[in-house]
Amino acid sequence: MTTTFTISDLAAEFGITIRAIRHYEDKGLLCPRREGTNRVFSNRDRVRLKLALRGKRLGFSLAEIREMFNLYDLARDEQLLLQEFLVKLERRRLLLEQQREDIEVMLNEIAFFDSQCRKLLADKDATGKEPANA
Amino acid sequence: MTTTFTISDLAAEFGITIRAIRHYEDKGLLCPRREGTNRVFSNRDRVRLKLALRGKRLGFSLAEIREMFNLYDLARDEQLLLQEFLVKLERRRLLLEQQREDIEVMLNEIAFFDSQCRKLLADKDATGKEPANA
DNA sequence: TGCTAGCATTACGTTTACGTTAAGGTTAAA
DNA sequence: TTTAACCTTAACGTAAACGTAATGCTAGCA
Repeated sequence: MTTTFTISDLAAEFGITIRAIRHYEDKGLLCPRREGTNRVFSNRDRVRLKLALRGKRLGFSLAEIREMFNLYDLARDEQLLLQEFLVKLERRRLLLEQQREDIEVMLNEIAFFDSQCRKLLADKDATGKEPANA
Repeated sequence: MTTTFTISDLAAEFGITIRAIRHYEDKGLLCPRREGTNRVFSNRDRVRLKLALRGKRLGFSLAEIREMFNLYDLARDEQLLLQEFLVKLERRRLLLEQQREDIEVMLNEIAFFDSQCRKLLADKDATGKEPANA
């Protein structure tokens, strides 16, 4: 059993447009088979798309995502200088950890604002039921 | 004592171009004082710039960052519908938690590739010292 | 006095990531 | 048979985030 997908299958599943998927193919992120002129996406394509969208959510460009794919493929083929690959992995790791830190900071800020708001709302509720100058 | 900064001070400190800072002002992220025609940045401006860059690292657009600033200001002035603010905070929180999850996944992948590479390198080292067909 | 450094504005150029027609081929139901 | 729902390529449009001139003011200094 080999599952395949049409372009609109994937578009629907991931909540993106058909145009976007075609664009990702243009940029070398996907390379679906063809049946006649129509694209036929494999499970591997689906996984790639998923990875690409994850990369996008983290602010990576399509070019960067593509480079990552290439690196992974090359690493799998053992045709790349492994040392070089390790260096690139390390770079990406540092970036991600910076992002993780950024996220923690922002989540803390949000929590702070949230609690402040709830306090204000509670106050308003209270003064709303009592006379205003209590 | 009130610290102030020139545009190139901030550019140097944050490793960005002067042009970028001016652009952020155009987009309403910063509003430095003027002395004659020259911009004079306060500590508040500096903090805003820092926040903006953090937002950028997480992939937010300048417009989104600006909206966050506006929300914060409004919240401080208590002139916003607090409920609405809470909803927006919650949205952003969900996004950030999605990103956090994405980061964890990618870091795990990186760790995996890293260990694979190191294994391969160790093997190569070993076979490099012994005859190739060992 | 003329040069250099640092600031400014205006405005056009560029890259990225698609959106949006336009124009058409294929298949299936009405 | 025509209408609808899929798919295709080609190509122009657009918003964002600056880069990159081009031009000009001003202050210090050899």
